[in-house]
Amino acid sequence: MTPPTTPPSNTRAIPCEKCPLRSSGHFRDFENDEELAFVSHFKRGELLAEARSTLFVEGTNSPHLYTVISGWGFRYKTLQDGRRQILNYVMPGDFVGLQASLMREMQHAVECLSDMRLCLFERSRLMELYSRNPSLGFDITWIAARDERILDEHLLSVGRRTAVERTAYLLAYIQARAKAVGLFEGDDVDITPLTQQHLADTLGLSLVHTNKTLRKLQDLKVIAWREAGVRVLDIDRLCDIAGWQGLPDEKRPFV
Amino acid sequence: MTPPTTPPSNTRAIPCEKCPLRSSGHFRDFENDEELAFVSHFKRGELLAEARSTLFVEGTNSPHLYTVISGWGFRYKTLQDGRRQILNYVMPGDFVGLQASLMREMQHAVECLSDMRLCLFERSRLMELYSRNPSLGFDITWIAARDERILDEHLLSVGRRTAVERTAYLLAYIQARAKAVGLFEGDDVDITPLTQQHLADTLGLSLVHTNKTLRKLQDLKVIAWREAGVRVLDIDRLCDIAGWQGLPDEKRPFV
DNA sequence: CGTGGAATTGACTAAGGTCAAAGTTAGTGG
DNA sequence: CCACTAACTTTGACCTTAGTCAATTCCACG
Repeated sequence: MTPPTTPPSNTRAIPCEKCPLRSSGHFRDFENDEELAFVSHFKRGELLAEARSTLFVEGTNSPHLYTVISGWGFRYKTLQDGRRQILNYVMPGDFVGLQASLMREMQHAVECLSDMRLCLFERSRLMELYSRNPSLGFDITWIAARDERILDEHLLSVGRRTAVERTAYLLAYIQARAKAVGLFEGDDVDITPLTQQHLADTLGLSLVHTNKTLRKLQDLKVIAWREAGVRVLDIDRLCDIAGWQGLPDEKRPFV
Repeated sequence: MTPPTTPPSNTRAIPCEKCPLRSSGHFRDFENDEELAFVSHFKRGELLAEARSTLFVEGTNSPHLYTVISGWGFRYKTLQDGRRQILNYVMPGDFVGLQASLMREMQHAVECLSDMRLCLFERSRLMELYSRNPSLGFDITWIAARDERILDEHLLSVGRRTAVERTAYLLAYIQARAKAVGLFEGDDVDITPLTQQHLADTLGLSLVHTNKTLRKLQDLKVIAWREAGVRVLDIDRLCDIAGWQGLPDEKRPFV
């Protein structure tokens, strides 16, 4: 529950023209200069949050909306007695805080895994974005629909896949998403900040059982659990075990 | 897998002015005549689908988008070997087929529980809606964000709640949603077309265990399983068992 | 070294799944 | 009105998966 901190900063906000998401090649760039100009005008600053800090607290509201520029984190919900369910991971290009913007308040929390850089917008101006640049509004809907599709798959996983299938799916999923935005260097997932407890809370399994399930996958030689994270040795096999097709690889928009 | 059928019809499409969703009092009506006019222009017809028919098949695409006018159904995904996970229920005011409109194809199927009447739009004109009437576009995003929030809660449920809590949540959820749109007459859920198999596939439990769990809830006198569905005897207690706050009761938009 | 947060493991328990059989109910056709 | 089905619901017996508890081991770090 460490509050988000804005580091002392020798850091300066990145102008949208130079937004790393544009040049990464993983996203569909703005359609035209007008869109770029509009987003520039919409952007109000940046948030630099440290690993382990909490970006949003469940049940609160926030006047801000963010697009993740770099780093990653996760969204989760908890039951009164502390049981926690991780809902999804947020990675570069993801929109954070849309729910809080549209509904009264956020029904989930968001926590950073690594240091994160986020592009900050004011939610009060969201409607303006829709009016002045409808195609950006359309893109936001697109992003929301994509998040929903991912949740569908998670729900299928937690509801119907066995522990091994589910774990295989989760690792494949994280690997695929991270790779799609170039989150980690190299080919293997540098899952570093993620503990087995995180995986367990995502999978809906206990910590102990998660550990034993990971071992099974290691014995099958499809992953290797390392000092600094998991190495995915055989993504195809992993998808195969999970019965998962992987992510569609289309360029996606961001705002 | 019965294909959707369009009954012979003594039925005529309802003009938007007389849309029952407007007069039901459960939704926020159009802001002004312009919106109404635009939606009218956007509407391309109606689909009357019979109970048990499949509206969308997993993995296919469709040129149409729908708003549910009456009746209800459910969205689901399946694994290769047939294991099925029901993701959510669609009820009046819900948008169906947005994913297929934005992504290449629908990753889930939709099946009717009761006869349904749906308002039909063409997905090729969706962008036009955003451009010509941004606030309707905004509403669609709102609806998508709401769906996502519901999925978050389901995921928490399936991942972390016990069988009894989960079942209590599900029944409370269906009751609350149905009530919020006046789906059933009277106070108790006329869950008629829904079998325990449906509940099981939603809960991520086996049929047998679902049955035993329902019995526990009956023994607690919070529900009663009847010929024609479940009667929710004590919604507060149900929410309490589930540790669920219920749905926010704000008027919601529809398109 | 000493500490604290992960990761591991083994032993035991419990929640939930599988199987099989029987009871209900609504619908069909005679 | 009555047998006959088919689809659901219920139950009991037994099995498997996953959870709980309690140590232990590993490391990174001060």
